Amino acid sequence: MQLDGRLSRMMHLLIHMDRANGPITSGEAAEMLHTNPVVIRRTMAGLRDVGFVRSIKGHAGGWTLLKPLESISMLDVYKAVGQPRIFAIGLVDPAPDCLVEQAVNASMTSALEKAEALLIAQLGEVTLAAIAKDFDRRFSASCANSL
Amino acid sequence: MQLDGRLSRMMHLLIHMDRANGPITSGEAAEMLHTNPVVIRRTMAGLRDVGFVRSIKGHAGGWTLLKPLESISMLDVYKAVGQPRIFAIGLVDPAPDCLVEQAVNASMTSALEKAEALLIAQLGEVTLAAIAKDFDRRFSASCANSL
DNA sequence: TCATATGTAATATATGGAGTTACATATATG
DNA sequence: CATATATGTAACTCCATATATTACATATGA
Repeated sequence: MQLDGRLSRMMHLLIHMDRANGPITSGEAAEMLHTNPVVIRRTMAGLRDVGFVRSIKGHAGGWTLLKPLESISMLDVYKAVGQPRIFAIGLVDPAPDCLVEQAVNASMTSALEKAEALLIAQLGEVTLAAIAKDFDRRFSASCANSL
Repeated sequence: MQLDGRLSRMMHLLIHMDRANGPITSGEAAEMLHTNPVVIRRTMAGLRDVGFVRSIKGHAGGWTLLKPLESISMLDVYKAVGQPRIFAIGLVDPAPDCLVEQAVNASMTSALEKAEALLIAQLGEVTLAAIAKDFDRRFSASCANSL
């Protein structure tokens, strides 16, 4: 399986949009994320559906952020992009006849569910505003370094 | 991505091997796991390398469990099958130039690492013996049901 | 009207586990 | 020693899915 980067990608883009004045086109966004305009539109569709962004067609169109970064958590973005599958490992058969396999599944599921719950909790605790603030720190630091 | 079932599969098989008297061939194991003998050999190679099982070629050959289930944790099996990638989601670029993406990566990595640490801890706490014991409970229960 | 955007379908690409075939090698058994 | 039976492994194919790309329909401001 290839890695699913939709959550990372959209967080990245939303912070850029917050920094921009005026709409950002799919083409501009694609350059920022080193990808393709269609990938942007496809993935942003989920964010538009939940009201985080708006898209406008035609001249002077593009994408606009509708909500403050303070109000958007990593978890919100995760949900908006369709709650991609979290784990690359898992059960071979979710409902096996073999009782041994059922016992194995129970242990695996228990471990995975606990890890998933912690991840979801972590995602819920961090807002995009906090990440943007971290960016500001990194930006200041990089300026200081270049003196 | 397709799901990686090597950990589940090998736990399943090791418990069956503990219940068997005498070696189990790759063909018999493949039937138990509803898969292919080559998949068995390929995946069991890692368990053999760390000394959990032994393989004997030729007549009356097959696979034998060398260690008690009490001494093998889920984590041991996870490591033996090559520590497969845990997450299906992740960073687009682990070392981006963009400072915004760096900040996003830092937050994603932090969340994923905490979840991974919990999962590893969970896997380390459960032995195959505990899972076998759970199987025994399920087996008793299924017998009781069929009365 | 036309240049510029998004919306979306269709297709190609890349990745990696799993499935399968083929064959080399090792080993009891007669 | 010949043979049936195992493992060991290389070399495929298959499959799922995110991503990349092309193509074209649709909408909109100048």
